[in-house]
Amino acid sequence: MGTTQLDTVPEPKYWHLKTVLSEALDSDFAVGEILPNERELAARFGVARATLRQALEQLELEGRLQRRRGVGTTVAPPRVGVDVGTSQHGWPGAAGDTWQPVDCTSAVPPAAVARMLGGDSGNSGDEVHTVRRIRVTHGQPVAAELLYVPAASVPDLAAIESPSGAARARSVLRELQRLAMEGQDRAVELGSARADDAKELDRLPGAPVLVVTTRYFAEGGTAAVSVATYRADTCRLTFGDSGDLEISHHTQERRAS
Amino acid sequence: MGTTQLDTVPEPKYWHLKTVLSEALDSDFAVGEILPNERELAARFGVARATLRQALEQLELEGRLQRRRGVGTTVAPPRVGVDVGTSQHGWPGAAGDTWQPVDCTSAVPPAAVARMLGGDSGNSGDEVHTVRRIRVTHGQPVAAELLYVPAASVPDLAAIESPSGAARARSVLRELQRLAMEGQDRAVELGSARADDAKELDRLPGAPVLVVTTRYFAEGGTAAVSVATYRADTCRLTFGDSGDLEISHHTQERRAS
DNA sequence: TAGTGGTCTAGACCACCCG
DNA sequence: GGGTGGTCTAGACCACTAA
Repeated sequence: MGTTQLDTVPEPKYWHLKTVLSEALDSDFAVGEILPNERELAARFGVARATLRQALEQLELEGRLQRRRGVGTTVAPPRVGVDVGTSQHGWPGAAGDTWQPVDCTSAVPPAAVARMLGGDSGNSGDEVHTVRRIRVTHGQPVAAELLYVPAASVPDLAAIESPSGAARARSVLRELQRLAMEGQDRAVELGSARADDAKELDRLPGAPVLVVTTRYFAEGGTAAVSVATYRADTCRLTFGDSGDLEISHHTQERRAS
Repeated sequence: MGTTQLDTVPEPKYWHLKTVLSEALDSDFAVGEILPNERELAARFGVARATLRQALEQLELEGRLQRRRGVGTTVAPPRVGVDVGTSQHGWPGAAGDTWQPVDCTSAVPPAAVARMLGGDSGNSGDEVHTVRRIRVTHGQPVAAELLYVPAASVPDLAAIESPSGAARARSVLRELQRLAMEGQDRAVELGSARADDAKELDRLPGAPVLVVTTRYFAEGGTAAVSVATYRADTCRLTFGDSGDLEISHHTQERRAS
C-alpha cells in the first residue's frame, strides 16, 4: 500500500487548535489584550466549547494566556525570571531577600518535611516553628513559602515574644542568622496549589505550581527546611551560577491600551 | 435555615474526588498496582467520567498516578531525583555525565535561543550545530535535550566527519571540551512537550515537562545553549549546592506483584 | 444584571495494547 | 476482539466580576 504517509498521525483537534491560536497570539494580539469569549471562539472554530477549552488550558500552562473567571481571557506577558539560589546564599530573611514574612505558628510538619529535618533520629511528631512568607515581584505575588524551623535551631528565641504573627516570624528569621550556614540543597518539582497557597497566589486551588524545596544545613544537621510554591504560569526560576546575571532581554513588548 | 456553616464553600466534585482518591492511594494501594478502569471508578463514585478524569489528571500531574492508553491506570512510584547542576560543572559530554548523544544536525535555532547565543551582535539566522541527547535513569528516559553550539565555538571540527548522527554529536561535544568554561546560567520553567520530545520521553504530546535552559559561557560570550525537557510527572530536579548529596530516603516502598 | 470562565453530565467514537 | 485511556460533543448550571 503506497500510503503517502500523510494520514499517519490524525492530530487531535485541540492540538491543532492550540497551534493555530498560538500563531494568532504572536501575530494578531498584544500583551494584555482580551480574547473573544470561549463560546464565541468555539463557534468560530467550529468545535465544542470543551475542546476549545482544552486548547486554552495548554496555552495557559505554557504561560501564553491568563484566564480569570468573570473577566475573560487575556494575553499574558512574558514570564518573569525570579532568582532562586544566588540571592539566598545566606539564611532566609537575610538582607536583600525579596520575601516578606506574614505569619508564624507552631505545628507538626508534614511527614516528608519531618523526615528531612529529623535525619536519622526518631523525633518526628514534634512541633516546629512554621513561618509563612510570600514573595512579591512587580506588585504581583509569585510565591508562597512555608519555612520549617525546629526549636533547636533557634534556642535563644524569647518566649516572651508574641506567639504568632508577622512579628514572631521576623524574630525566628533573626535568630536563624546567628547560625553558621554550612550549605544548602535544593529541589524543584511540579505540583498543584493547595487551597491556602492558591489564596496567597491569587489562583484557583489546583493551579500548577513549581515547588522548590530547600534544606539549610548548619551544625552538622538540617537547621531548616523551606517549601516554596511558585506560580508556574507566570514564573521562570533562574539559578545564576555565573557572574553576570544581567540578561539583556530586548523582549518585544507591545502593550495593549 | 440554621445553616451550620457546612455548605459555605461548595468544593468542586473533582477536587473532593482527588482528595478521596489520594487518601485511598496512600492506604489501599501499592506502587505499580492497577486501579479500576475509569468507567467503573466513575460509576462507583457516582460522577460522570469526565469529572473522574479531571481528578485523575491532577493526581497524574502530582506524580501519584501513571496512565497509559490501552493498558490502564497504575500507582506511580515516588519521583526520581535527577541531578541538574553539580554533575555538569563541566561541559556537556564530560566524563561522568548521564546523557547519551543521539544525533547532530545543522539548523537555525529558535528565536529565543538565537537571542541568547547572539548576544548583541546581529548574526541571527545563522545555522548552528544542534546536538540531540537523551538522559536515561533506571532504564527510563527522563529528559530530552537540544544543545545548540555555534560553529564559532568548535572551530577545529573536521569537516570530513559524518554530517550527522551520533558520531558527529560526539565530535561536537569533544571539541567543546577544549574551551575554558567561564560559567553557567540556568533557568527552569513549566512547558508542554513538543511532538518530538514527547516521542523520546514516551509520553503524549502536550504532556507537562520541566524545561531547563542552560547557557554555557566561554571566551567572554555564550559558547552553547542547552534546552532540556524533563518529564514533570516522574522527575524531581535536584540542585546539590551542598557537599552531602546522599539523601537517605527511607521511602516506604510496598511493591505490587 | 449581564457576561465571563469553571464545573458537570451522558453520551459517542477513536487509538492503542494485549491476549 | 475486547478492554483501556484519549478525544469530542451539545447541552446545563454555577461562581464570580464589573457596570
